[in-house]
Order: sequence, then C-alpha cells, then structure tokens
Amino acid sequence: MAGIKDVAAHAGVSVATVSRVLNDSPRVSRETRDKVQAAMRALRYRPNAVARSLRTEATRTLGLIIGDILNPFFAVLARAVEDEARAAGYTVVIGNADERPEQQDHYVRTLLEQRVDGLLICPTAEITPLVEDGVRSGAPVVFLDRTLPGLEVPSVRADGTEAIHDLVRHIHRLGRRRIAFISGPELLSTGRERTRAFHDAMRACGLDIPGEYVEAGDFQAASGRAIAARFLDLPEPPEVIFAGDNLMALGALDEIRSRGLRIPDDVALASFDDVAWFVHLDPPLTAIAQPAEELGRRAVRVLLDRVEGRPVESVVLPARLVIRRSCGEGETT
Amino acid sequence: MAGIKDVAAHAGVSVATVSRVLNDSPRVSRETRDKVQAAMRALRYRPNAVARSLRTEATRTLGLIIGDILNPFFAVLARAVEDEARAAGYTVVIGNADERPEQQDHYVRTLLEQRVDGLLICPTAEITPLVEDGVRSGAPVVFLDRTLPGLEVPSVRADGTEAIHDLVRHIHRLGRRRIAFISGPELLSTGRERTRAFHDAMRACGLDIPGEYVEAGDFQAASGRAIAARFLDLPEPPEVIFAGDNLMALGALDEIRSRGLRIPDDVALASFDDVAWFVHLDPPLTAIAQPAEELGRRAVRVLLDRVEGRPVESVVLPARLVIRRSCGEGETT
DNA sequence: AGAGTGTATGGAAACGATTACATGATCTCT
DNA sequence: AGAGATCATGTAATCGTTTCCATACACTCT
Repeated sequence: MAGIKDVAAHAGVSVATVSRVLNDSPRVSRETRDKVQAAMRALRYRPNAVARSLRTEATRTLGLIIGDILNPFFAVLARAVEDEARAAGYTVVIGNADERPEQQDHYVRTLLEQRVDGLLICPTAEITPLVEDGVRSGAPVVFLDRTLPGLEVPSVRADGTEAIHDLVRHIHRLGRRRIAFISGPELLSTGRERTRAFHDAMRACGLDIPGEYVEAGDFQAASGRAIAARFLDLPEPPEVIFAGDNLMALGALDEIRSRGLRIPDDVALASFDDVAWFVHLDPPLTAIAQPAEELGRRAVRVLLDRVEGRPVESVVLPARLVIRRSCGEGETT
Repeated sequence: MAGIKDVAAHAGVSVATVSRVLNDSPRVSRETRDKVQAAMRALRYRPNAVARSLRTEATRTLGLIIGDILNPFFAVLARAVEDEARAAGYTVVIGNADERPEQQDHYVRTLLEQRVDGLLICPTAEITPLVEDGVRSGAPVVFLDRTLPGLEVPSVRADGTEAIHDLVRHIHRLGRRRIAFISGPELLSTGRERTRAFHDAMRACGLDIPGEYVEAGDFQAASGRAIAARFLDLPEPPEVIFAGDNLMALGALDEIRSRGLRIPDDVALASFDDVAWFVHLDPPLTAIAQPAEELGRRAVRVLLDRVEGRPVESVVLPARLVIRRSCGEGETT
C-alpha cells in the first residue's frame, strides 16, 4: 500500500511537505497542495493511522467496556457513547465484559495496550488489580453507570433513589402493601444503591419488609425468574414484585405468566430500567427510566475533559418513574 | 510509560532479548526470561500495540460495520462476532452505520486507515465508491447479512425463502387469504429477497396480491406503523400483516393496538426476524428466525480464512419459521 | 545595498516495537 | 584437538508518520 514517501516522490516534494498537506498546515503553497493532493488520489493513498499514532502518542480512540450488549440498557448507552465520540472525532472500541471480571480485565488490558486515549468502564463486580493498577498509573478512566468505592475516578451515573421512592409511594397509594424486591448483586454499586433506596422508601411509607421479600439476583433473566418463583411460593406471597433491572423483570414476567397469574390483578410487576418495548407488553410495564443516552453522552464529555486536560467533575443524573399499567390503574400523576 | 528499552536497561539485557521474551521465543534462557519478566512487573510495562502493529503490519483487529446497534438482530450479530473474534485473539471495532451510506463510508474509511486486518460489512443500501475502491484494492472484506450485487466479495447470510413459504402456507392453512407485506428497501439485498419470496410463496398457494398489499418501509419502526395504518384503512383491509423486519413489526403492532384491534382475531401479525422478547408479547408473535449467532460466528471464520490466506467460501444458512399465536391457533406442526 | 522579516520547503531524528544478521560461548563428534 | 553445530544474546535497520531545525528565496524598509 502506498505510503507518504510514494506520494512525495510522485508529487516531486519532500515527505515533510506531504505531511503538512495531510494535516492541513497553512505553511504550504496553493499549487504544492494541489500537486500533492493529486498524487494522493492517483496512488489511492490512505494515511496509516498506526504510524501516526505511534508518532503523536494519540490514537483518537476511546474504549468502552460494558456489561452486556444484549442488555438494551447497555445497547442504548453504547450507541450514545459512539455518537458523541464520533462527533468529537474519536472512534470507540466496545468491549463486552459479559459481567465477568476476567473478561473485563481482558478488555482493559487489550485496550490499554492498544493505547486508547481514554477508557469508559461500567465496572463488573469488585475492583480487580488490573483496573486498580491502571487507574493508579494514571490511565484516563471514567466509570459509567456503576462506580467502584475506594478509587478516585470520576463517574457518570444515574441516581434512582428518588424514583424508587416515587414507585413505592405509587404502589402504596394503589393500596398494595406487600412488595418484594429482586435486587442486584451486592458487589455492584447500582445493586447496593437500589436495595438501600428500596428499604428507605418502604420505611418512609411505613411498610414492612419481611426478610424473604428481598433476594439478590445477578441482573440476568434466569435469576429473576427463579427468585420470582420463590416469592410466589411463599405462604404469604407478595402483591407486587419489583425487579432491579430489565432482564430480571423479564424473568419474573415469564414465571408469573407460566403460573397463569394475571398482572396486575393477581400480582403487580415493576422494573428498574425502562426499555423501548415495555410499552408493548400487556399490560405495559411500570418502570424506572434511566436517562441512558444522556449518560452516554455526558460520559464521553467527562472523559474528553480528562483526556484533554480540562477540569473534570462527576455527573449524577436522576432516574424517573414511568407509570404504566402493571401495578394497577386509576391514578393520575 | 515504560518502553521495551527501559525494561532492557532494568534487566541488563538488550531490547532484542526483551522482545523475544515478549513473543515467547524459545531462543532465550530460563534465567534471562525470569529476569526480564521481573523487570516488566517492576516497571508495570505494557507492550505498545501501536508500535508492534506498525512493525508487523498486523493489528489483530477486525472491523464490523452494522446497520444499527439498537436493532436486536444486529446486537446479537455483534455479540457473536465479538465472541468468535476474541476466541481467535482478535479485537473488534464496531461501527454503527445507522443505515446511512455516508456514515457507513465514514467507518470504512476510518477502519481502513486504522489498518484493521479484516472488515465485516452489513452493507447499507447501494454500493458506494469508497467500498468499491476498498474491495478492488484488495481489502479483506466479507459481507454479512446483506450482499451487494456486482462485487466479488464473499458473504455470509441467511436465506429466508423457505421460511417465508412455510409462513404463507401456515397462514393459508389457518384459513386466511388476504396477506399484506411491509417490505424492506429495494436497495437492500435482504429487502429484495424477502419481497420476491413473498410473491413466490403467495403464487404457490394460489393467493392473489393486490398492488396495495405490498409497500416498502425502511426497516425502522415508524415506517412500519405508517404502512400498517394505510393497510388498515383500505376498503378491504388485509387479514394478516407480515412485516419485513422486527422494528417494522413493532410499528405495525403499535398501530393495530392503537385502533383497539385484537390480534389475531381482527388482524394477524407476523414478522421477519425473531427477537427474544417476541415471546413475551400478548399474543406471542409468530416470526421467522434467522440464525444470528451462527451468522456472526461463521462470518468471522470466513473473514479469518481470507485474512490468513486460506480458501474462502460464502455461506448461506436457512432461516426458520417459529409459530406462536399471532396468526391464529389450532395448528400443530 | 544591506539588514531584517516572512514564507515555502527539505533533512533527519524521533516514536516503540520486531527481526535479520552477527558474535561469542559451549557442546559434540571424529 | 579442531571443525562444526547449537545456543543465547546483541547491534542496527526498519515500519510510516510528525515535527524541529535549517535553508533558500523573495520581500520590505531605511
């Protein structure tokens, strides 16, 4: 493949000059520029980004490590990150951690070796030595959606506390009292935060939470289904099941349906995470919507602030309750 | 950041030796290896993939350009591609063309400059000069899901013809005759193929297709809804609406619901593309499932065959009909 | 006319790895 | 014991850019 040298030879100038037109420096005359550009076209020249990156120590590439592309929440996040990055002239490499720490590590290693200019991580579970190391040695990292305690890393995330209070109040007003919660893993900041908010909200409404009414899943559909089954098998089953993310809500939905129970008459269902097609379910699912696109965009901006040496600040955006029909009707908000 | 030189100095050996342990060449003694590895750890050395790629002319990176991450079909595809590539020691960079030719071009340009070792493209619409150029100048490209006529490029795709015949027969057996089709864009090979198969299948069943019963959308939800609306406004509306992809099916579903029509009693609905949550709709949607994971995996293998100089062959996998309840019941297959 | 100021260009050294070739040491075989 | 093979290691060129510095020329100004 043609290189800058070939172009220079073809145009009868030096490589320095070619490089200058490549980076459109003003220090080059009209005619020379034309001559060089003609040569580039003639040779179908494509700049070699690898060589350029080696020299400039910048790849104009961002890494994004997410939990799972198949989870619509992350898909939306990824999409937003990509759009914002492209607008700023960056490419993004997406790594699918599949919620597994080793695989997350695989990607931080690879992306670091790839010398991405910045790294957006939705941390899976606990802090791994590799991540800690990377952060300490100054890699420009920003946490997205989830945080890791004990590390000085800026983060961009949604806070669902307020929305969870709204949800519990909404349910309470509809006259239901026995609410069970399928929580997320204790290891994830989002899991902890939601569990805590749920407890607080229940207390604020004067509601009781029997020990068997809270159980932790792993943010995957299967665990949601299994836990919902245990809830429904209880001598006094809950009137409402609240799932800590959209996949577990789906699992719970399956279990409820397979028992021939009606929603919301026999048992109500609500979900943290709103995804596009919840509205198509019957009944449409009441859910807590995180501002996913906004999170993605803001994360890129914060990361670029870090990369380009501007002061950075963490961002927390509120989630909001979207009332549909799966917890009952007859209320206007 | 520490480079190979620093490691060499720290370990008291030459850079060549360090490089050798890096690529674990057998030509290095036990003790030297240990010494070097110790130095690497001490300096937190991370090989610079950029430099390595420049020298070796290989990036161990694959590019994947898809229509839209938010479309679950592509998400599954992307996921499978990633998994297979990782297993083979490659990283993949995903580009979101958003079904826009300019954006697709943006990514082929970027990825080519990035010197990816191979490129998987789900071509958006017609052939652009850039793609044609790239292919002609020998870039290792494989088309995925869709093909582009007139270019000698291996492709991996699903063939829905048989499944569409099955669907039409299924509907016919249930006693419905008036079937309308929301087709995809004529410019896309998948759009053309499905339309053609639909016509053939109808003819084979001795069914008529009035001109107003076939209209082309753009594979996005909004167009599906608009077209479904026109179908339902016809003096003699169809008994079945068959959508050319999952997003348009969703649009059609919205329109049907908003008119208070029942599925399948008032009008039946079927979709090309099966996505995980169709099963959760009420009623669960009858659909044609493409072997998306398999397509993704095979595409990577074909691409790597090209990259690594083995003989390549295009792959066509059959899609299959998944009968649920949205076209009516009472049939066992 | 000579000094000073710009402007367009070229030469050559980096960037961080890989690798062909050279070298010296040790071993094996007759 | 010396020739040759094998082994561990080092030296230096190279990949395709960017960019610092030097240079040569054309102006302008006094």
